Amino acid sequence: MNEKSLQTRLNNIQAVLKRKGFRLTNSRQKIVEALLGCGGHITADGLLEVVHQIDPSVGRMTVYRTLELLSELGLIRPVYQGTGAAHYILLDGGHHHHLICSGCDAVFEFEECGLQEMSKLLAERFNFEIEGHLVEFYGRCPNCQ
Amino acid sequence: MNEKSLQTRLNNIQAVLKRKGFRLTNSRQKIVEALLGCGGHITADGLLEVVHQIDPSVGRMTVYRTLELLSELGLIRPVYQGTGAAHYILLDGGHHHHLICSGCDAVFEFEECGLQEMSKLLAERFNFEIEGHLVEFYGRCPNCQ
DNA sequence: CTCTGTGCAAAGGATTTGCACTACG
DNA sequence: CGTAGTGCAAATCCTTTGCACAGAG
Repeated sequence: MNEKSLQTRLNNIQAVLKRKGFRLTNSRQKIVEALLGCGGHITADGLLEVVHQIDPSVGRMTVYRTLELLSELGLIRPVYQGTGAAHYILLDGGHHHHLICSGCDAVFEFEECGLQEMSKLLAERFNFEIEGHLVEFYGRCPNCQ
Repeated sequence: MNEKSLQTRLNNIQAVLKRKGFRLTNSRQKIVEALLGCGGHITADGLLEVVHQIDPSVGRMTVYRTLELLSELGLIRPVYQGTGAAHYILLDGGHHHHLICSGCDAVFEFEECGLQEMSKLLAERFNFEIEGHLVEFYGRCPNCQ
């Protein structure tokens, strides 16, 4: 996860937008950039703040709409994390993995790669065109046990 | 998933509540009963309606609070499904698996059992006490491709 | 030039507090 | 009996529309 790969991911997301016939506006670029820059764990409102640091002219609902658009394209996913507002997580690599503490809502990320077979299996069984997956483990962290 | 196992699960959830020092009130029993009865895929408001069919004296916020309590105990989990209100899913068996269409938001459930090892692995690596997990695959169903 | 996307403000829901009352243990 | 839990209503917060304008293709 260095500058280079961020740039690659940015280009990739923009390519998906273009391919599906959506316009590459300044606001969308800034929003995606901010989302990638903050690691992809953020609420809509939080993302708005980050975007404003880059470009204050982007409005709140453009952020909401862009997030919705990216969700439909399977690039991000809204999840509940703790209480309150929805958190969005990046799914552009095809998958994402969380370890969440049910006591303090801390989130740890990890890599794993045991689900590619499962993905194929499900694609066949349900005749689905699988875009990605999200895995979340719940438990109590050392401090909360 | 027959009557017997529903009863078992009900008892299990009540046992968890008791063990953690929470009271087994009439409202909570009715709410858990309704949640199990409807299969465990429902919004807070939807659940309220089901509960009211059993016992109209249960209030809306008791449902909200009970759902929050069950979430903290790791027995259920709120997820986004389509847009709008949060959906709660049962996690009392320790795990839950979804296949979601990003086009029409249809949800398919499936069983799998390849993550028990992963669970142990993570427990050791992060020193976590793992309670359960949720797996969601995203893609497009046959109708939406 | 045309049509998609944007931004503002105001509406629309969902979820959460404050407080007196009920009932579990 | 004491305290956790409940219920109502009002408040709060997140998110979504309606509509005129601006910018991408």
